[in-house]
Amino acid sequence: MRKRVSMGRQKIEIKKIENEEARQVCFSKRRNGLFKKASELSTLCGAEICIVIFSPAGKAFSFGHPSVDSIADRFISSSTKTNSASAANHAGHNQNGIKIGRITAGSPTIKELSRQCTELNGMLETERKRREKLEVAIVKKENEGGFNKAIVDGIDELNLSELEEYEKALLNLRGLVAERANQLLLEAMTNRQLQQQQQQVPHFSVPVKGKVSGIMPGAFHTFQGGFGFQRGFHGSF
Amino acid sequence: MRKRVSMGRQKIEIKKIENEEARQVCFSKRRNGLFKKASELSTLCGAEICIVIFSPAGKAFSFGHPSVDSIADRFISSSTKTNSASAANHAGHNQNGIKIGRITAGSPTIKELSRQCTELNGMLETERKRREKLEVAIVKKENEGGFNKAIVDGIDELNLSELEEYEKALLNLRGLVAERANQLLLEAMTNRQLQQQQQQVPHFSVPVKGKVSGIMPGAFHTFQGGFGFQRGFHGSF
DNA sequence: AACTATTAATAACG
DNA sequence: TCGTTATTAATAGTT
Repeated sequence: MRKRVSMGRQKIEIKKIENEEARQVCFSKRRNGLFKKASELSTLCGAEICIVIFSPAGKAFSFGHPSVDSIADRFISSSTKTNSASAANHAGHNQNGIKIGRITAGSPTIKELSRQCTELNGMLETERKRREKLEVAIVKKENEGGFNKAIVDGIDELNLSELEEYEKALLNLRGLVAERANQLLLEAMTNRQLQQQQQQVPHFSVPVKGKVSGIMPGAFHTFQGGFGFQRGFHGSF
Repeated sequence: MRKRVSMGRQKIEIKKIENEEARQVCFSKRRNGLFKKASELSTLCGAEICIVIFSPAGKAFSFGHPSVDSIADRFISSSTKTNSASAANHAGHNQNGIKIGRITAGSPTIKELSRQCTELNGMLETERKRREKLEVAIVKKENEGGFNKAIVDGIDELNLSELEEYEKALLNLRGLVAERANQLLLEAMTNRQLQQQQQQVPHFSVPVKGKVSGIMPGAFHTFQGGFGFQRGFHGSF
């Protein structure tokens, strides 16, 4: 019987976490969770959302789609109008007369442009990090598979009759692969039969390692950027 | 045995919900969920949070602890401080004396900002293309990797899932070979065009798009159809 | 809105 | 911070 490796998630009471380290960890995780949820909500429902968070340490984090500023602007104008009772009336906060940074009269153009620059800078940063990751990955692959590059790239050096030879080789390989697969399957079957008869036979059949799924589409649909926040997301610890 | 009363939660893709009613329901549920998470985060970690959401219909909702106002103010001022390494000072914006939400003296001209945006846009585009390239390259290497491994280690060392990868690699190679062959033939034809006009150009179509069925454990015969090699190339040499 | 079968988030640990 | 696991929490589909 394996020892419990984890107690798993435990139910917690919603009150201030006193342990500082634990609080910090929780903050980090839940902040990410919150941003992810916000991102999903905006995508699923086409809503515009902005979130601003100050950590207990006083650091600011924000999320905004399309951007914090644009939503702040919109929020200001909508809640400035006397009739918008719906706006900003949740949970009793924020009744009226809010001014988020509406400090400067006029110059909305400069502000907007500035905002755009900020956003673009963020996106650029994200792209760069992504590329960085890819480059590392590619170097890694190159080291482990450089030999093979010659094989593939070499194709472009072959003439027609050589290509024909190549084809034959491929067919031959395919035969070997099929043979090997059949062999494995046969072993697996034999093993299963034995197991049915006597339960103690150690299984020597295919030890599936790594990717178990047999159906991986192979394409990259994964989130390369770490977090899947396509939208703006500023701030880091 | 009770009849299934519900399919339960189903996995969904994160993309815009087209059905309007479903979208509205989802918005309502997830908005509440988001606010709850925010509330928990602020309680657990002593963080200050504000959220502003505009529904697709244009209604505004907000959450704030201690209040939207106070956090907005704090956000503005923190991002106004030039020295603040923390808030909103991410990714190197705020150069040029630009402050989010506030125009300082000696602010850059609109022209300058505009130029900056254009430049950033260009850089972003460049980065994206670069990444695109890398992603393609990495996929290619991945395929090669499978092939390479098989050749080096020997097919007999592969298990079923590895054989499946090998199959992919073979398919990929076959595509490359066919491509090369087509290229050569076309070249040859072009050169001979004047001499023999009635000769048809054999075309080696490669159904790369169609997922070749994988190796299906337990069914030997599927193997034969698994690879697209039964007849070599379409239009033999 | 209520109900559940599921998926998703995350607390505890390494 | 990152990864893993066991569990709780959120919620998609339905009534």
